Amino acid sequence: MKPGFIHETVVDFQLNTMKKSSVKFSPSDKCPVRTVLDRLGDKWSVLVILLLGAKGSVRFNHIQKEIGDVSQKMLTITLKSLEADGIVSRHVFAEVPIRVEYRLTERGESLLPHIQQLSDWAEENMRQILKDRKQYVA
Amino acid sequence: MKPGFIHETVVDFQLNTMKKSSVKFSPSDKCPVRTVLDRLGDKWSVLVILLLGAKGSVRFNHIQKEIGDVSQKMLTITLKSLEADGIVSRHVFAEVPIRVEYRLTERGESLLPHIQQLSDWAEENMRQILKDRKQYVA
DNA sequence: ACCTTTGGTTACCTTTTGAAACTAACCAGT
DNA sequence: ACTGGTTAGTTTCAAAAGGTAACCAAAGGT
Repeated sequence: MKPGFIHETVVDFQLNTMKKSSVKFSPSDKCPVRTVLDRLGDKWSVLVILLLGAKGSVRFNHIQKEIGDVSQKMLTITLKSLEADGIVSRHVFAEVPIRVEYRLTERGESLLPHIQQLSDWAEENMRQILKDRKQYVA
Repeated sequence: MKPGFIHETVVDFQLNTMKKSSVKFSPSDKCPVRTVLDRLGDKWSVLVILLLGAKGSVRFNHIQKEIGDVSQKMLTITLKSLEADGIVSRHVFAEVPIRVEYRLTERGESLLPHIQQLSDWAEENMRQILKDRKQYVA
């Protein structure tokens, strides 16, 4: 591991009132891993990428229903952040009612298999992990 | 994607006062992906796994210095949670001063390559992502 | 008796996330 | 014109996660 590979002070410009950009940014490009992994480390990005990867082009409300317990606010922020990173693209259809579809970009598609592997690993190991959690009463 | 693959209500038993277990649990084993991915979705788990994967057996304080901006409290919680999931193991040496080393379990080792791939992807794509972020002024 | 070290824990506070109500824009029925 | 329904958000305020800094326990040195 390179020196300074992980070390970095993260400053997050997230705006609590969603007034301006409402997009999550951790500046300082000193740590390649963390700059990007922080984004995946939020609660919803991975799920959104998996969903778009599985379903192709999906509408806002459909994403929300599919994930089930993401708030509109967090879904908005997550999608905008992923859009800012060039991982998903946003397509507005001037219909009525308005329709907005999201899909993975090429970059998003290149990320997808790695996330799917993680998801597969989780599925393979979850049963035993849940057992271990119950036993762990340290 | 299976029905109910993602949908789930997450209830988190994390204790804010660290009184009892201080370990993060999201029960309800209905969603395999999320049960496990939620753990990786916290701020520090991925970094700890990468570090232990790179360095083998590492002491508490050494992990903290290497990551740089994780607080003792969060590192404790992160390590306990990973231990509860059987991803890292804890080894206490009754020396003086006390020495506690952490390393990946077999399960942790099986998870490592997937996280490393993610990390590699991040490194390959970060330069362009950072550019895109700057341009994104929606 | 006092100081040092490691590996924590605790109380307190700030930032991030969640829940739910509200808005904008447009249409359909009455 | 008025009511209600749709989608895709925003806003407000409370809850949860995370950060800061002080404290503890155990042993060893001086």
